[in-house]
Amino acid sequence: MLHLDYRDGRPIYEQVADGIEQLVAHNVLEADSQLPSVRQLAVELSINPNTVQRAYGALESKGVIYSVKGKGNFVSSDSTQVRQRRIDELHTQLHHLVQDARLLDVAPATLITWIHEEEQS
Amino acid sequence: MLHLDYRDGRPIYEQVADGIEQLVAHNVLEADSQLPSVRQLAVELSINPNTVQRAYGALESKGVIYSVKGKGNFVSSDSTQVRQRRIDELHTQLHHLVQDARLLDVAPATLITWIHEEEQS
Amino acid sequence: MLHLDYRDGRPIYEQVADGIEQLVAHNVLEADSQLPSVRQLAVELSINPNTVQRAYGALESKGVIYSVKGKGNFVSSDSTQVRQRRIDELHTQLHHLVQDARLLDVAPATLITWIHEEEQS
Amino acid sequence: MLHLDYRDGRPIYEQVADGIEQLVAHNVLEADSQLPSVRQLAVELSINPNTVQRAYGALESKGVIYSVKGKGNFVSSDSTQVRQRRIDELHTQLHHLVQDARLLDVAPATLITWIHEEEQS
DNA sequence: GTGGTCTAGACCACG
DNA sequence: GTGGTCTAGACCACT
Repeated sequence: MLHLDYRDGRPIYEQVADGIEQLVAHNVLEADSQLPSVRQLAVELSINPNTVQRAYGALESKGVIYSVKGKGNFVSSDSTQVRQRRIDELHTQLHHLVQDARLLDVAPATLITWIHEEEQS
Repeated sequence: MLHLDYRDGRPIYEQVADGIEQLVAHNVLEADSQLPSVRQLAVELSINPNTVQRAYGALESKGVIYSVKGKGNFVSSDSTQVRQRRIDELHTQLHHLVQDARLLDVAPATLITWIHEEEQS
Repeated sequence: MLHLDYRDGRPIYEQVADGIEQLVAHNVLEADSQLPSVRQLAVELSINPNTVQRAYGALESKGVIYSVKGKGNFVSSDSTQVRQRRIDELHTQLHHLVQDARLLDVAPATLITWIHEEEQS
Repeated sequence: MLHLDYRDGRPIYEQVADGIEQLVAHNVLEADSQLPSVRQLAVELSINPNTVQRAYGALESKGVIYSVKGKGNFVSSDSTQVRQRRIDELHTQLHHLVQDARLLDVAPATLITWIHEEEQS
């Protein structure tokens, strides 16, 4: 389900949160569907329940999921908003990438060529 | 010369190393030219010499610069290679970005549109 | 009759209790009238009878309702008192709000303006 | 400096975070000034460093403060934004209060009267 | 059973 | 010294 990489510098809880957010953004996890319990996911991933809790907490404060005490964690209903936010992030990343390219004297046209190559492969 | 941003989450030594690498990639610092001494740069940037040393160390292990004991640190001769490596990184980043976009049902054409918008602004 | 929101962070039993207290305060439920049985309300709201029981218990200790063993739960006779208590709470809340506004250099006049805006919308 | 209430249902880390946010909003803590270290504040308040860390983390993700590894935590520069957000919260609270009042047949005019009474006292 | 908070103690990265 | 992450284990509130 989720892939953890301990060599990756990013903290575990962030990898968990990002992984789940992706699943939500791509509608693999549908709105209002229940997520695995904190303890269960902790066992599955062989990590501490506290770490899962932290990931869930981060997602909740981001509005990606909501939690009900005594019942569990659920996917937030307006996943559209989540998708939009991720698209905005994409836009920002591309912005930085174009800036970096400029500094290296790589024309935007070159970047576009690369994208076309992606499409063919 | 170099711009440090303490609010940016990135560690100082990384900002220093990246800044120097950019200067090398753009040939602002020419091959075999001498870099400022660890202590001098530390004073200029008002940071700890340890931090500068660490940045230089990172650059050396990356092949961007080389150090001569008792003399100082110098820009590696094949700076074209440095530039090429950074361009490759750019290519890889763009690759991941296009993949992420696909997963979000954002067509490559949309990305190209965004790039065009960059050019105009 | 009662509206439950699972996404709302507040516990279910509290939402149930508050909902009933509001109905009492607005005289929708008259004094000494009988409330639905624990089991019946649980079925209606599709929640656990324990949760309803807890809500009723909270209301009883607050004096909003009283329970007769073997007969059921009933609205407390002096519902005016309930309403008055809720109005007092409102007064207290407004007091704190004005205090907080002062600390933020927001004049009471501004608050009054906001209230007028409410009336128009 | 900060007041903790263990009887209050709110979690400790939230009380700490809110307290600091208030100090920032009221300019008691100026922009870019350094906050007490995690360990130091933990000792002062007689709580676990982890709890302080959590409070600081929440404030950082809210943009109230920023942290520099190995240096400390600092007040975010644009405290204007923090103040504005708190004012927005105030507005929302007042909105809910007016709604609740309406349900209790308490006219907005009454609320305004209460505010005037505040001013005189 | 569920989520949520807190403590204690350890380890790492940064300066 | 600083912040940041993770584990282990306990306790509470809710269903």
